[in-house]
Amino acid sequence: MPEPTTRRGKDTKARIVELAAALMYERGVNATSIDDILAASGTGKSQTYHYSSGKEELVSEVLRHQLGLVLDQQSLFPLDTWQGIAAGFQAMADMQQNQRGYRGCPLGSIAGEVLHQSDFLRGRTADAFSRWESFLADGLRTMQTTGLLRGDADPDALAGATIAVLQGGTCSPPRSATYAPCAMPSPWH
Amino acid sequence: MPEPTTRRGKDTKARIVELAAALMYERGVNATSIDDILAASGTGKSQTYHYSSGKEELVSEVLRHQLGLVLDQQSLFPLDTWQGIAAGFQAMADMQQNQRGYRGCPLGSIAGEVLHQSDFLRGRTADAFSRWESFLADGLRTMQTTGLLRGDADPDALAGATIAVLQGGTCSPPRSATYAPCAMPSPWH
DNA sequence: GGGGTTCTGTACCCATCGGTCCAGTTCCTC
DNA sequence: GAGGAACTGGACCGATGGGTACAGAACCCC
Repeated sequence: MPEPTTRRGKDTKARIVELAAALMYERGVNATSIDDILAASGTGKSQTYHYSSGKEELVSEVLRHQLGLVLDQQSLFPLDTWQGIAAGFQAMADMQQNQRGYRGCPLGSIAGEVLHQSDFLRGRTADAFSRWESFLADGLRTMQTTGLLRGDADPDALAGATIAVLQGGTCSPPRSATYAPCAMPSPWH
Repeated sequence: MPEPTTRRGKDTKARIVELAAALMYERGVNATSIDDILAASGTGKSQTYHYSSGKEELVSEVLRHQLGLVLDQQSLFPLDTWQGIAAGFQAMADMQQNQRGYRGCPLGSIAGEVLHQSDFLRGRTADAFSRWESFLADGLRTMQTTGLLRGDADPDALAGATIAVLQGGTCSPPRSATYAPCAMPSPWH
């Protein structure tokens, strides 16, 4: 609960969250025990409970961490041009295909697993997706002011649909042993 | 493992699978213990292990059950006409909105939770989605013979993309407390 | 450098859950 | 209706996992 104040404390907490995120993304949230995280991060049990009230809050930190990953990746592209949008999402698709073994969206796959578990976590997943959606909608709004997007379009609805399609393409179960994300007929040309 | 031969046995197994499916859809797979299922279905532990080798196989039966629900629902509509397709998927969306509390796709929400858990379950989820995909693709192929769909379209790719979009719209985390499925700009103008 | 705060290591607890066992009951078949 | 197979009930077990307690070490500030 209390944020760490010392350098050592900050490092420890960051290491715990980062390793927790990696393990949960790799094997799933429920298949990742606190002990697994401790072993991987080289910390003791008291650290985890010193920095978070329990596993639920730790998952919530992991969601925030994963949202950060997604937004950082998206920020590499100018999402207020059609070319930037195309390139940004193509990069996400490529990332899926290049990683060893199919994992799905770094945020969505974890979110989907904990959606049911509590009102608290459902709220946190909703928050994370809202922030992502706003991020995309902002780019679209800019495009309206620069004339790239029609003025009567609804940026929020478009952003929501975009994320939904992306989630469906990356997080819905693979159809074959190759685990490739669903091939979506491309709208670009 | 052995299929029940008597009437009573069939009833018992069906009851177990049905209740297991309902509970797992309602609260999530990992939040549903064997004991919960037994209590709800009014059976004893030996029945469960008499008809399945363990929880993993039970989940696999649940996946089959949920696929049956989805296909039954879709079968109510003529999926070899544009109107039938529109009506069928509108019905699924309506079902989402009408049920108390947001749950997602009856098949996809469960599949998404167990995808990570084992190669066995990943295979079974892939099978279930393949069968659904084939079901849609068959309708599209019929439409090619009747001239409703262009001959150079790829029914399998279209079916896959359709399911992906549906999953994204119903199973990606809700953005707000209303838990409504994502509003997708309708192609049916 | 001393004292209080922050942080760390580890042993321990207890609830839960998947799974086993076995004795007893019901059901089919001849 | 007798005998064997199919089915059922429930007590029991071991492992796992989340969470607690507490003493000791590192750190920061005066």
